[in-house]
Amino acid sequence: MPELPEAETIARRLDEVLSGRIVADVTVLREDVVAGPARRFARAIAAKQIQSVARRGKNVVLLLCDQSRVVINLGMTGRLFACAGGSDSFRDTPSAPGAPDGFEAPQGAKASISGHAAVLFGLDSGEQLVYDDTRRFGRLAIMPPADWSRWSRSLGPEPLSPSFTAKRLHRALAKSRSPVRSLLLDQKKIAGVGNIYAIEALWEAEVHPRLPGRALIPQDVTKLHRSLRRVLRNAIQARGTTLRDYRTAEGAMGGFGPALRAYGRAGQPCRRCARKIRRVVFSGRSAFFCPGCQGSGADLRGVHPMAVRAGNELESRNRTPGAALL
DNA sequence: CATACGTCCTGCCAGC
DNA sequence: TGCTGGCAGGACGTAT
Repeated sequence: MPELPEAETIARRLDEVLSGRIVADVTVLREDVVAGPARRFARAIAAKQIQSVARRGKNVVLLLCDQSRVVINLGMTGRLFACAGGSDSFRDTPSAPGAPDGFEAPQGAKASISGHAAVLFGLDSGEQLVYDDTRRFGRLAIMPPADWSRWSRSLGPEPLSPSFTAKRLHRALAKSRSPVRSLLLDQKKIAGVGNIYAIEALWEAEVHPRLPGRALIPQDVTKLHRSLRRVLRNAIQARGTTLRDYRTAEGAMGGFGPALRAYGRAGQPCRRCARKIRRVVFSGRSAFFCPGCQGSGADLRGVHPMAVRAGNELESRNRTPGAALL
């Protein structure tokens, strides 16, 4: 699940590798990952120089020489990497839907092209930038400056920017009855936070994920603000979290897995108080928390007791997504 | 308006 | 052993 740290890791590397390169040609292999007609997408990018690669929220953003941008949302399983081999080797590989996956990469290859390659950007250097996406939840969009600015303004603040203050976090949470975890996932409120880092920040701040936003007291908000930033910074330093699919642009796994304190740790002891981490499902997503230091759920301020019970009944004892890979 | 829920998509794994 | 069904989730669309 590429979130802010994963997108940041990929963008930093691609900025080093792609800045100054000219996109010679664009091949859309899976039309559904591209916003709008594939031909229009390809034509808008072809023959343009990449000025830089950056990030906005969970999105990797290629800035082109005409100031238009390629905005890439990696969804669940999207990968971006530069591939040394020419495009011919790939085109010989069948990749029709339902067909067997592409060839095995040679041992030692930095990153392999799979049968799920969705978009190929041929570069003037002879290399190619590959967008690969098993589940095709990701999206690539070309945005002229006006579209970009409108889109970017529709997102919340960058949690690592100086303008993201505790006061701003308070404003994002204060009026809502929704669980604080759901609010942290809302990209219009804060850009770039996904389930993993929301859960980790809440554990760090000792705040229950189901607590309604407006039930957080000022001390909670201050702690949550600090822990959110700390967790994201640390995860960037570790080059992100690989549960299963995420890879850096170099094809490496993220190193933050062992640092996870709550996510995927149901049944394991809390690193603060040794009580068992619990898993509950609400809003269609897993939440992990320590009933000792984040509250059992029975004492949630402002949550109807029936709602708490309903949520806890959905607890799973043994199955923890991605746990085997952590 | 705020909130909740279904949908997309494939790979994986538990269970039969 | 091989098959099936449930589950994972980011963002968006629709419903309440």
